[in-house]
Amino acid sequence: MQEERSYKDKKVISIGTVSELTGLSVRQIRYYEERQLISPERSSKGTRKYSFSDVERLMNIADLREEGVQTTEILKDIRKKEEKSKNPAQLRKKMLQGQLNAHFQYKHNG
Amino acid sequence: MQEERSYKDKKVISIGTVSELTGLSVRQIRYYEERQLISPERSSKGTRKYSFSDVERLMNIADLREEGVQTTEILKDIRKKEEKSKNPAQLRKKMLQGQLNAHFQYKHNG
DNA sequence: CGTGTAAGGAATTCTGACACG
DNA sequence: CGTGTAAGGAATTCTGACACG
Repeated sequence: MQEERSYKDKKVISIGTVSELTGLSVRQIRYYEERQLISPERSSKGTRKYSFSDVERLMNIADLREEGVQTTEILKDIRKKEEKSKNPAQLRKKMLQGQLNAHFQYKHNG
Repeated sequence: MQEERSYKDKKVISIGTVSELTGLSVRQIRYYEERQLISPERSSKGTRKYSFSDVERLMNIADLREEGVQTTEILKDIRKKEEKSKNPAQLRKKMLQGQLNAHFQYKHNG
C-alpha cells in the first residue's frame, strides 16, 4: 500500500522515546549519530527526530555492541547492507547462488 | 506482514510533532482528547504520545471542523465507523447492498 | 573508544483558569 | 462551544567539555 512504508521511514520520534524503545541511553544514541551509524532529521527547533527504521537499526547496533563489535565495524556492515539493497540485480544473483549452494550440498549429503 | 500494522498504531509521537503534522494547535489537540475524539497514551513522565493512526484521525477531524461539524457529531461518526470495522459480516453486507443499489440504479438509468 | 555526568540555556509539556463569544 | 493565552513548575533536549579507561 505504499502508505505503510512511509510510516516506517517517517522521522517523528524524539530521542527520549527512542531511548525507551531501544534501551539505549540518550548519550549512546547521540554518539552513534556522531559515528554516522544513524542520521536523524532535525525539527524546526533543532531537536532530533527518528523513524521506526532508525529504532530498528539502533537495536541491531545495540546487539552488535554487546558482542563487542566496534562502531567502525558496524558502520562497514551497514554500508554493505545498503549497497545490496540498492542493487536488486546483484541481490537476486546472490540469492540464486545461495540456492545453488544449498542444492549441491543437499546432493552431496543425500 | 503484521509488523507494518504495529508502526501505524504505536504511540510514540509527542504533541508538538502531531501539531506540525496536522496543522492543529496543541490546544486543539488536547481539546479533542477532552471530547474523546482521540485517546493518546501517556509516557512514563506523563507526556501524551500519539500514533500515525491518531494523526490521520486528527486530519479527518480538522476537515470536519472546517465544515462546521461540531465535536459531538464527529464523535458519533467515529463510533459508527468503529462499529463497522468491528463487524466484518455486517460490513460485507453493507458493501453488497451498495453494489446492488449501484446495479439497479444503472439499470434504471440505462 | 565508548559512555557517564554536571553545566547553562532554550524549548516542551502539563494542568487549571480566565477570556471571548 | 471551541480556542487563545498567561502562569508556574517539571521534564526534555542541545552543545561542548571533562572524566575514566
